[in-house]
Amino acid sequence: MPELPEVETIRKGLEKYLVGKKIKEVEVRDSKLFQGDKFHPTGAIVSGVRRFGKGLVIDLDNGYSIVAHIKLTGQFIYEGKETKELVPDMKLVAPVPSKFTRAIFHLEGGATLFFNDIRRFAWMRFIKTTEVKTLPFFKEMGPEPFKDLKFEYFKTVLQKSTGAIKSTLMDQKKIGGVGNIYANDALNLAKIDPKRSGKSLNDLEIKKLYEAVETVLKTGLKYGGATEINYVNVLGQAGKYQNHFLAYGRAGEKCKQCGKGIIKKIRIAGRGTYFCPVCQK
DNA sequence: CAGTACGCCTGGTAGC
DNA sequence: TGCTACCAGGCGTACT
Repeated sequence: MPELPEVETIRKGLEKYLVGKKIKEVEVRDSKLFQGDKFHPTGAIVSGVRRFGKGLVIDLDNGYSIVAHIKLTGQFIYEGKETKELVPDMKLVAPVPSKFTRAIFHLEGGATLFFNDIRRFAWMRFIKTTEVKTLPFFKEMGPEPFKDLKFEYFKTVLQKSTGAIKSTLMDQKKIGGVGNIYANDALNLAKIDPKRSGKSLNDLEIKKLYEAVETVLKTGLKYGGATEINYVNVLGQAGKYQNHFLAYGRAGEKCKQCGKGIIKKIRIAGRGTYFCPVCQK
């Protein structure tokens, strides 16, 4: 699922290809996408692309921003002179525009940014840049790894949590950016049972988990994210982290940590959860 | 308040 | 181009 590493990979791509380019026109094909916001960035130039947790913010030079959350199946696909020779993974990206294309950003110089979304869970907003941080999604989001998620805060949050530690890791109000894949893998790397509560963890376990979260996210970034369903980068290419999963999606396979246990799949709070019954205590 | 269940969506797949 | 039921899940909302 698109989580911090996947969204960051998209952010880098958008930054590389959009910054300095003028948006000539925006074609909104799915009225649900912008949730009623009127869209008038005509003539605005992209000044920067930011990420908050799993959210993206494309800043424009006219005081407005395009905010986007790609949820499960959103895809930003850029096509321009400089990317013409690159071929997207056709299994994941239908020729754009396709029936899944929800918006088309026509850029100066004949370049185009397509936004596809199969399940239509994704949303975008077109609001003043100064209002971005007032959106509930950003306002209520907790600190995120590599930015402001400090160990002391992490420890305090866990010591107050009575629910499954895996759900705590995925709670965006507590920690920003971690989703199902990386929560599963971090717990496997730290050898902690996902069903345990945060407050049941001792100091050493909390430390190991804190480090494991950063390690799996870093590995995800290194491989350009994980393509589990429809995630692709802005050139339409799949990520590679799915070939390096520790626990996620590996039910029935041998645990990479202990080499003994067989990864088992259960459900925690309605989400598929993968862990090693032998070494994750 | 904290934790949990459900709805939003639709392509893919297992089973008949 | 068989048809149906179910699964995947980030996050907002409602509920306990």
